[in-house]
Amino acid sequence: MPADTGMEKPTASPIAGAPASASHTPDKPRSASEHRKSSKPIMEKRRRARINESLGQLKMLILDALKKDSSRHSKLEKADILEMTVKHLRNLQRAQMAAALSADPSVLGKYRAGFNECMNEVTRFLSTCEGVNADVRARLLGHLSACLGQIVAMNYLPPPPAGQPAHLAQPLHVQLPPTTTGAVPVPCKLEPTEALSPKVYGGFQLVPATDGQFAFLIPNPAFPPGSGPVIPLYANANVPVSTAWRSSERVHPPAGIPGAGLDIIWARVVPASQAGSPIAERREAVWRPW
DNA sequence: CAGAATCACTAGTACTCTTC
DNA sequence: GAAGAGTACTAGTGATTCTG
Repeated sequence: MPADTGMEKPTASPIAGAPASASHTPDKPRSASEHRKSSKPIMEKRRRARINESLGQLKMLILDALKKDSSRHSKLEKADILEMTVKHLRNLQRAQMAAALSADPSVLGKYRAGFNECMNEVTRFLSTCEGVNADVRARLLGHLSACLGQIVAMNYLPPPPAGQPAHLAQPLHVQLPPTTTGAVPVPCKLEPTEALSPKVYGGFQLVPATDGQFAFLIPNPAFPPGSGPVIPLYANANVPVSTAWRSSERVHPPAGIPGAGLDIIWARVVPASQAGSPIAERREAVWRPW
């Protein structure tokens, strides 16, 4: 679509601009239904104009937000505009989540509460579900239960978008919350200069990405001690993975659940003293909505 | 429940690309 | 370059959904 035409082409249809009212005789009083009938095309026309006007504004906003030259995207279609907007908003949501976590550690408590609620729902659903393998059910519930009992600790500093290095100047302090395992909160600090490489803090390993996203590792007792704690992590596909990491894999949400899928990285937690050694023993694709 | 708002479909134009 | 296919868009309108 030639977007620079203002999205509104002049009378493409032969009947455009000649609404039903044109055939109406003005001297004859119109009934309500007639009036409605005659104004319908006009109302619809205005409605479409509103849609196009907003789409035009959206196009300018999204191109500006993405720092793209609008003159080089004159061919942008409506579907493209909507797709780019969806993508951009998803990125903003991720950034907001990152900011919320760094500003308010209690968010992790809320995360756990949400996790607990989801787990309860899964339990309830599985109890009513026939045809689900008992072993799979037990493993799933056991895994979720084990996850819930863990310290969900994370500390990260998402790198800024290109050309926006400002907030990188501030070191990030994250106080880990008390947990059911009685672990002592561990204050962590990540300097901006450290943000682009995997780090190990208090037993948790952090991998920031260059695009503002991140992945992290949490110890998980659901697996035998001998095999080392392994848990799923999520990250964007272009997260730079160090040599100590096993490659990620893409999984997609189940039918009926919105989402574009996630890349899950399976890896073993590396103690600070062993950071950099080969890890990652086991991978298992599990889709999660968070 | 009537009227308004929105959706979904059809028919038409404009434009691009490919083929001959 | 002409013809045709494909795509993107618009307008009009009946059908459907929402709302006061």
